Amino acid sequence: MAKFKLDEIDHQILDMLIDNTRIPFTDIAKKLLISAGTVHVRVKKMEDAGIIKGSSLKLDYNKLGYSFIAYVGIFLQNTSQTKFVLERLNTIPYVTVAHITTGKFNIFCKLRAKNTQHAKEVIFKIDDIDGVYRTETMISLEESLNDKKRLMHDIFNRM
Amino acid sequence: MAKFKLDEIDHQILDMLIDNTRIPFTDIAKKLLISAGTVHVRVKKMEDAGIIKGSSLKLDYNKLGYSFIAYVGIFLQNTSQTKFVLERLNTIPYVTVAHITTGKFNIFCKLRAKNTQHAKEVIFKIDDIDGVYRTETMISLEESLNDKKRLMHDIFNRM
DNA sequence: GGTGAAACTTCTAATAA
DNA sequence: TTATTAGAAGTTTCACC
Repeated sequence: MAKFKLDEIDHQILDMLIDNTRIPFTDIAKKLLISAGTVHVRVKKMEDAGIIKGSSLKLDYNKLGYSFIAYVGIFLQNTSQTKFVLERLNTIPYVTVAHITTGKFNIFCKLRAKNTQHAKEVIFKIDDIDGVYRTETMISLEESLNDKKRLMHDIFNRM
Repeated sequence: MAKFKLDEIDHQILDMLIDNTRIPFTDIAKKLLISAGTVHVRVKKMEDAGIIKGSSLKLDYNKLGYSFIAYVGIFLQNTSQTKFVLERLNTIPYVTVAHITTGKFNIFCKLRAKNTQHAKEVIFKIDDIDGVYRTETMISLEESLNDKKRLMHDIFNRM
């Protein structure tokens, strides 16, 4: 796989699409003083290179009734069970991310649940997975997301 | 703010847009046997209700040279410093999410860095924030994201 | 590489049901 | 609320720089 090098135009295109994936290519073209065809070709190239993996909606989970966030650290009986436990975690829809980690825990995951009662059920479900020795839960009282653009600007050396 | 109730059509529209925000409304319309105008009106309603907060790209951060992920638990000298420290964390682009948590740590955040050397610098920067007493780092050896659709299907009682 | 224009597709808002 | 429709707008391709 040849290393794909993004230039300033690519960066600016990404920058606009990160904010709004449905922004018309013609708008991007106007702002960057290039043609819509060029925007199209460059986006396609970044997709083909796998840099753009896709697009998704930002949803308000609170409004959808899922306002409970927690992190759960998992201790395994044996690290050989890691893969199996990860697979089982991925079948629980309320587990949004799972990591194999160094340090205290063997596995570390993030939960999104309806409320404390619901979270309890999910944590019990995790405790019940074969190979899970015990878990430790941290409840999020407030989540603050950093703007993706900050990281992108850093990546592009534009901070 | 009146409670906004989504019906099955709304769910299916979200379902398709979660996978690809640029899917033409005419395609959605065809699949759901409704008109493109209806899709348009419903999406607009969900945007107005704040359920759809926006859209963004899924990027391959590994390909962009940021393949290091870690979680950092922060102990504060005093909880009154929480807000200040959170604000400072949000100025570090490599801190992608921060939470105020119950349990062991006062604040808990996620890092995305270039490599271990770079992560070290970021962690030192966190340690240097006024009010931070000490930190504890967990390095992610492997991240596994659960499909957003799983949670949505659960929200819509379709599992 | 990029452009500009043509052909095609999609969006959107007004109207009608 | 939803469907239809038609003009406006956007996308994509391609011959040519």
